[in-house]
Amino acid sequence: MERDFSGKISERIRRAQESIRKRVIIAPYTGKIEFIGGCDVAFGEKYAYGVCVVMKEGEVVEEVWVRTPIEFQYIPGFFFLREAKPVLLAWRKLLVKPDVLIIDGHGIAHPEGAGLASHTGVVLGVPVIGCAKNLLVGEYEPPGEERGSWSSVFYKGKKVGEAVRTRDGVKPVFVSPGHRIDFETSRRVVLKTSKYRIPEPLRLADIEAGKKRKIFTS
DNA sequence: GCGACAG
DNA sequence: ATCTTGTCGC
Repeated sequence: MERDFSGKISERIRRAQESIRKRVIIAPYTGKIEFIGGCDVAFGEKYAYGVCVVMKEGEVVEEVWVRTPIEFQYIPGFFFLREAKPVLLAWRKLLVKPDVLIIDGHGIAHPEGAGLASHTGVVLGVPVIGCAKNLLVGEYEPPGEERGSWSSVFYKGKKVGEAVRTRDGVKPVFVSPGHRIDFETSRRVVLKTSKYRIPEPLRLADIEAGKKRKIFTS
């Protein structure tokens, strides 16, 4: 998983990232929102464990997981290099494809306008919402303390996401559309599926990924 | 040059 | 992300 990110390799990756950015579509979502998915990845020494959880009306209807070798180290802004593969492989195993997918990371709230959620959405061609615990770029005014409050996140003069309070008095999550969805719908899906700070599909995927890692680690 | 920096 | 137990507080 060791690798150097300089010279040609870096440029090649930047071009790939730019290619994705150009294909990102941020538009009103008009389809149904019946099945909502969450995907997260846990990392061990040498392997990454990807998990996808699909829920409907608050209940888990399907859960799949994969284990794949870690190929890249983590680099801010290039998160997709490390996490995209596990996510895509897990998605491939789903029998029930969710109407919308929530991913841990940013969508367009990214230096190049295309974070992991955008990459995933473009590659899969489905609606994807980015939901991160921390900001990568941009500024915002703290939203109200009550669950449901939110404020916009701006970057270079443009709105790229929202800080959404999913629990009273708890640090907000940063939501940004990844692909084929809008701010409003992204926020509503996140709030609708949040029992705790993190949207349930994502929270459960995170927990399960951790368990899979532990099984192969100990 | 210094600090920031999804997970 | 991961290394790690208990603990303070709603």
